[in-house]
Amino acid sequence: MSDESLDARLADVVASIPRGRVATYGQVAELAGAPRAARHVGRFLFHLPDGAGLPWHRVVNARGEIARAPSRRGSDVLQRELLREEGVRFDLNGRIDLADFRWDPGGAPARRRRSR
DNA sequence: ATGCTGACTATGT
DNA sequence: TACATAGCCAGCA
Repeated sequence: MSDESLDARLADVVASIPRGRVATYGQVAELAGAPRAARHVGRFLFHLPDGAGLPWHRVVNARGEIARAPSRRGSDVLQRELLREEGVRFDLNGRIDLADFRWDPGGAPARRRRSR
C-alpha cells in the first residue's frame, strides 16, 4: 500500500479534519504515516495552491498557535478569521485551546463544547 | 550520493 | 510563561 506519495496522503488527512476542529502538524504527519515529518506538513501546505479545496487553515502548531510562512504572509490573519467563523475560540494570547478543539480522529465524534 | 533548509516538536534554562 | 537549543524527516540543489 502507500502507493501514493506522502503529499497525497497529507492532502487526504487535511481534508478529513472536521469543521470547527484543528489538528497539529505532528498530528497530521502521524495520520499520514510519517510521525516525525511535522515539518514536511508545513512544506506541503506551503506548496498548496489557493484553490486546492483543502482546509489548510485547520492545521496549527503544537502550541495551538497559527504558524506563519515567509511568503504567505497575511495567511495567518486569514486563517484565524476562518477558524473563528467555524466556532474555534481564541484566547487573549491569540491561541487555541487544543484541549477542547484538537481533532480526535477515529475516536469518539468529538463532543461539541457548550459554546454553541 | 552529500548537505542545507524548513507553515515542526520536545526539552532545558 | 517565554526564549534558546537539539532532534527529526522529507524534499531539493
